[in-house]
Amino acid sequence: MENTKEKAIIEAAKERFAHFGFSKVTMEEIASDVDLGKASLYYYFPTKEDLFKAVISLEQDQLKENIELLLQKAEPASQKLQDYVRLRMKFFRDLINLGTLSVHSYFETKSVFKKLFIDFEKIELSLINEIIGEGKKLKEFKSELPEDTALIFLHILQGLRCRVLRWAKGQSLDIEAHNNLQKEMSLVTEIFIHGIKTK
Amino acid sequence: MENTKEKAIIEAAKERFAHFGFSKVTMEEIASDVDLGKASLYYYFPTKEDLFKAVISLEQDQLKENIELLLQKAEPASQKLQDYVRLRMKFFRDLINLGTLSVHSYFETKSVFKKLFIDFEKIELSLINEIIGEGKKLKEFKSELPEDTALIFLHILQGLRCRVLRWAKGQSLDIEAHNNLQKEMSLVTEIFIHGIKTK
DNA sequence: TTTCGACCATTCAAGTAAAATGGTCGAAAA
DNA sequence: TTTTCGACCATTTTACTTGAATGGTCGAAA
Repeated sequence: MENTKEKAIIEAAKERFAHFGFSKVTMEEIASDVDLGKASLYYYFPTKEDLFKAVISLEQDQLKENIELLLQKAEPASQKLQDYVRLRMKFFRDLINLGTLSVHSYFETKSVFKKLFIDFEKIELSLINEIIGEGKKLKEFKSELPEDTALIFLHILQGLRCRVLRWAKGQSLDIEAHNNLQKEMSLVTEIFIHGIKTK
Repeated sequence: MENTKEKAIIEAAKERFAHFGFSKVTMEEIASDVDLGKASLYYYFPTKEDLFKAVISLEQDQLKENIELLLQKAEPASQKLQDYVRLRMKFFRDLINLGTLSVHSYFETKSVFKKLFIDFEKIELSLINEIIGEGKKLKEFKSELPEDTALIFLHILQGLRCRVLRWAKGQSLDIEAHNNLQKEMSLVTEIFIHGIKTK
């Protein structure tokens, strides 16, 4: 059962990457974490980048699963949007682990990994679209500019995080900043749904 | 009239900084632009950082003036918000000049200049508050969470820009990206005002 | 009041050599 | 066959050095 070992490697790699970032972790360190020789890692993962991608992909898959679970619940679409935002926050908190992932490693993301995030953006987009689409079908949301709304919403979420991270650059994102961001995203979602105009 | 010379220095510095960023410009270059010796610059500005601050401050003051002009127009508050977003975009386009300000210099912003942006954030905040406050007084906007709404709106704008800039890091922000950002901000403002919920 | 040449201390850039690291390969172990 | 690893290579990173560039000062002069 080789799957087990891969998982172990990914798990070890995840811990290391989360603490020190991509470039500060050596394959030898990860290997010794799972009691293997460095060369053996290359039996499972052709390159260091592929290992990193596997770490991220696993997390992303878990988020996707959780969201799909959420989609099946019997809630108003507006509530689902809020839940989605909360799940997404949790995703980053997991990825960034206990807030110890140096923000640097978030910005370290090179063009190699850009594709990974862009691909996942499409998945997120379709998930949000599903929520909003459902809201429209049930007459809960209006249907102006249907194709842009989901994109905008995602970009707002990405932007808010990016903005906070920018000022925290170099350090890690502490619990307080995280909670503030959570509150802010929640409120934004609220306004996004209801607007500020009367009537 | 020493004011004239200061303006000339600031203008020259602005051009240089806009093209090459803070650290890539020398005081000697700026000095020669205005036919002065390097030492003479230090008669007007105690440090290079102070000169840079003066450049930014001037731009910020101009934006503030323009917005205050906007506030006096007889328009619905929602229109004023849209106009505000447009002015703010223009501000960055001016600051970033013809799109030639390397994005790097935006992120280069060290803690020294952080205060400058934070101070201006307060000014922007009060301006947005004024718009939203007016909207409330005229029953155009609802008045839930009054004190947070303006802050959220500003953070959304900052976030959207930050997000775009992140992926453009290293290069400059081209006209197309700028136009897309403009459209996006405009649409966000629209949704911010009206929401997506029916009724 | 304003300008500047000469000067200093620090920072930055280019270069270099050694150590570290990603990655390969063939042999051996399981 | 599948999995592991020691030995090895090519490239990158690091630590360090050195000379030039740069921010900033000061006293004199215009």
